[in-house]
Amino acid sequence: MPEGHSLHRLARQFDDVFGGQTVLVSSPQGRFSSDAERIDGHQLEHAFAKGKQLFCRFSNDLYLRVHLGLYGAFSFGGDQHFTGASSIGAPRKIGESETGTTSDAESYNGPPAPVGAVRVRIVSEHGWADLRGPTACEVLDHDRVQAHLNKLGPDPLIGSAVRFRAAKGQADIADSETLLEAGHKEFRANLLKTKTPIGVALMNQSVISGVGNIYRAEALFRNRISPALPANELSAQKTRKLWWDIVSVMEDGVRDGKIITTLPEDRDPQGVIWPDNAYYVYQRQGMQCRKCSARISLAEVAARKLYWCPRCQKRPRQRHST
DNA sequence: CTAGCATGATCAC
DNA sequence: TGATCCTGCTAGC
Repeated sequence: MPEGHSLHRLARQFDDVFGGQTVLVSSPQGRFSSDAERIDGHQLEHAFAKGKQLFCRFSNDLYLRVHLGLYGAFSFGGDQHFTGASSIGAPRKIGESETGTTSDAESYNGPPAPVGAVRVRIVSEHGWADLRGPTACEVLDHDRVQAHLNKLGPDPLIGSAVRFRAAKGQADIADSETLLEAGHKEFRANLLKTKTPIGVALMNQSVISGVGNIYRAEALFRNRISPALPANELSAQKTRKLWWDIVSVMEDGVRDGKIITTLPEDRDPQGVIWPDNAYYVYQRQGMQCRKCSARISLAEVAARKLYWCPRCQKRPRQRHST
């Protein structure tokens, strides 16, 4: 599923294979038909992601906005000019990754008959993309897109996105670091605004965008932060460390197409990295902590499963003010 | 076969 | 806090 790294991979894939192309947009399922008509046959100029959302700008100044939610996924296919991820979105089993190439490259004859509930189908000369099960999928004008973007907190993958665009000559690579520093400042300010537990705040897309349940749990463990700590009590130093650590692990996620947060020295040398040794705490409740051997805890918080190590992630001692 | 579950988020009360 | 959106894999009859 789609945490931020999946959406940024998706944006790259879209930009690579559809960018600058005239595309046919339809809704085999029918639910998107009236919106599809507004962009059908136009040029897809540019695709980008913020947090867990994908935006595509079309040549008639309209935008496609997609939010995959819990179930949404894209599948792709096409000829030899159209390679990359075969599927990006909700993994259907633990361990599914997002890398691979299309299988019909040799004998491409256009997209296959749609299978199941395909909300949107996008077709270019060289390939196609099918979208199923998104939480949100709509066509918007620029102002409404901006309103969505404004609601989202800083995206730790902004630097990754800028470097990708810079490689195409569409951005200045120096902006990467500048924007990440600005993101850190915004993140810090957002945390200071609330007493909400940091474990909940990290899932709030207006505080930081793109972090989901896995990155939330893993980033807190890697930084030895209790998920119960009020957000405004996280020190400036810890906040800085947390931000840059999230940047680092999520950039790895974009590169790998899967989430791996463990360091080599914390993995079982006998086992495979993926998926058995990929995480410190996520879905490891009752198992021994890789660092201290305490049993990993699990609690339901705000309708989501929260995993943490009760020994490594203790709250700092309360200081008496006497 | 079906119920349960999943890396998400909104809305009503 | 709970219902709902909505898809597909998996575990268990």
